Amino acid sequence: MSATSLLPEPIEAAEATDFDLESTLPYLLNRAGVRIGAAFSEDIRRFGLSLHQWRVLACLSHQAPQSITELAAHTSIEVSTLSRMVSSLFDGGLLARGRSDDDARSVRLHLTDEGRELANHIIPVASLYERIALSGMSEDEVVLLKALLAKVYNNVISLGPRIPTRRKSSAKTAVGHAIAAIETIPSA
Amino acid sequence: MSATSLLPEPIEAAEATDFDLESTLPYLLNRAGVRIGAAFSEDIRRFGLSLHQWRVLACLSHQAPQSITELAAHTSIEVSTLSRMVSSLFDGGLLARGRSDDDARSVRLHLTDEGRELANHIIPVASLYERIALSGMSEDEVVLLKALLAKVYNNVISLGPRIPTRRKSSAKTAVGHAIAAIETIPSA
DNA sequence: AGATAATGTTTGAATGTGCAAACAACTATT
DNA sequence: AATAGTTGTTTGCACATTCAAACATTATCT
Repeated sequence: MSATSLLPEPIEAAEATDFDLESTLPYLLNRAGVRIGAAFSEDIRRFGLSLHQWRVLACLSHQAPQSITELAAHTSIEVSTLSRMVSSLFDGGLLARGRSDDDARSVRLHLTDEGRELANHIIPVASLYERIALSGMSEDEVVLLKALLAKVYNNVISLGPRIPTRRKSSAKTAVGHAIAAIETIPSA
Repeated sequence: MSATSLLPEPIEAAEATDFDLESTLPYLLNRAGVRIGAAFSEDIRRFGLSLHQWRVLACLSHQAPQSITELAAHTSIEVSTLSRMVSSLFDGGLLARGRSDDDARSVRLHLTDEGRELANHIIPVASLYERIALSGMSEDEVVLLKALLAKVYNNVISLGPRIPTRRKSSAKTAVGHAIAAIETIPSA
């Protein structure tokens, strides 16, 4: 404990000590996301839905039918998680599933009337939280913020083969990915 | 699929059908955050650390000593999660804990030499991912993005008493919070 | 001081999540 | 058409996370 302020130690700790987690992009992102998610999630618990379940409903409300894989791409939720969640939503009568005609593996998911009605009830709540989160910003700032978030996503999407596909023979590590990616960066 | 362009159905589905999850702020936030986190997390697995564990180390590296409650406030991780994580990090010899002199409940946490060294090893990696995520943006855009993320956080922080405190007698629901919050919003 | 409430932390139990393997159905190659 | 490889989905399992309750200590109120 004495190392904090008592000892001199100007050596060896060159750039490391002044690293501030809280001014870091991943952390700022996570913090805001967690916070919004927690508040909204707590709110819609009265509808009996979790945040992920809501996203599935919202996604199907916007476009249907969709397969589990498509839902995974649109919601950034793992397919295995989605598989179980779809089952529970199906049991709750919120969505229906059938197999595709031309591909017997693929599941075609769409909302039931009940599911659509529930989604329509929650959509205004989601909009409310969106307005709260963005309050005090100009229209331009909102547009820019969303565009920059999309850019961040695109900058990172090539790194880990995380959500979308299953890794086959790619023995390449994430470090390798990162190094490969950094080489194509214009700035520094 | 027919509902999108073929059928008229101008009735009853007034504003609901055109809700696009993927242009929503919470989703954009979550998507980018999850993606960065997954890539970075996969990278630092070689150090034997999870994302949350890294955040604790980084946070203690920046400021020490801290209590579990303080760490929760700074990292947006639940105290119960932190409690167990601190134990495992302690077992791994990365941090030390002692009780405060003036408050025997509070735990004073700080990094060991080993923990600090490990943090100093990972900091460059974190910086690398930060650069990757922000690549292609101007300095002004980066500053603005971070500022807007901070603003979003501040806009939402008053909503749910989620992370920081335990709810005592506040029977007020999150909806109540939201309604109270929306009333103070200048726009809309 | 004694009782009551509040705060910091830990722990039990239920649930959620991610990874890997298993399965099922399809595609391509021969 | 048989075989091998791919893709969509499900499931087993280990681990992480959450909520609530328990505990220990401190603050407050009378």
